[in-house]
Amino acid sequence: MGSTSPSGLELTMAVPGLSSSSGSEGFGCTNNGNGNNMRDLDMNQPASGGEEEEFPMGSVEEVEDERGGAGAGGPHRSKKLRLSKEQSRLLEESFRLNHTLTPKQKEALAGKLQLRPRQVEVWFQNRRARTKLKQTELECEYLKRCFGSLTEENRRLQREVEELRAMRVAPPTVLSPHTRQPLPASALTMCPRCERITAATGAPAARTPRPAAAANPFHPRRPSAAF
DNA sequence: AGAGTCAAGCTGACCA
DNA sequence: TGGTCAGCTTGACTCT
Repeated sequence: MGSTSPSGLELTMAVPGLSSSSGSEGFGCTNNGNGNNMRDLDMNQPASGGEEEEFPMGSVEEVEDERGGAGAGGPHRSKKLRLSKEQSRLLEESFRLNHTLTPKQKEALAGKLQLRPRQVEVWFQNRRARTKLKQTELECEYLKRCFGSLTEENRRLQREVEELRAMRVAPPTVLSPHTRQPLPASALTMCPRCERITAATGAPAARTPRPAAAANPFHPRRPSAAF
């Protein structure tokens, strides 16, 4: 796409030599379309021909100054823009307020930071991407934990099912709710859905000390699941 | 040396 | 149709 030029703003702010003849994103210099353009001729380049740098914050010298002079790399000159601490701080601050910018806000911020609007725009795009990535990572962690606990619960329930199945092999001992005496097998019935055994009368059976406090003897009301 | 970070380029989708 | 966005990629630079 090539969002740059038509604003005219760039032309007024542009580094001499960039005066973007093409409207394309890369400030001139792209070689035909394969994306592998030798980029930049970028905004970081000190003005060719020794003119005054229009974007001092992005200049190599400034960057090196801020990092305590040439950093670890010795006297070689960086081609990459590094935003100053102050620029980053201001950008972060406005990002906190708004994750997107209106064109007006962008212009204003760019002016304030002595950057081109395009740079502000790119910064916000990248910042949103980073935020989203971080969020995705957090969600991933959360889902992993959920998976762990659900797996554990699944195992537990499987064990319980096995136990219940094992109990069913032997003739079940179900006590009459009235006499508390063992009921004959002929007096028992089983819920077809959950295979729970109960007295044929519909009265809650007392096979195990389960609380039998429900209208439906097969499916007593459960506490609602809370996740 | 290789991994990580980050500004910036490219592309396609979307919308007014 | 132009502007903006997300997603992906590149390349300079830093860190371990």
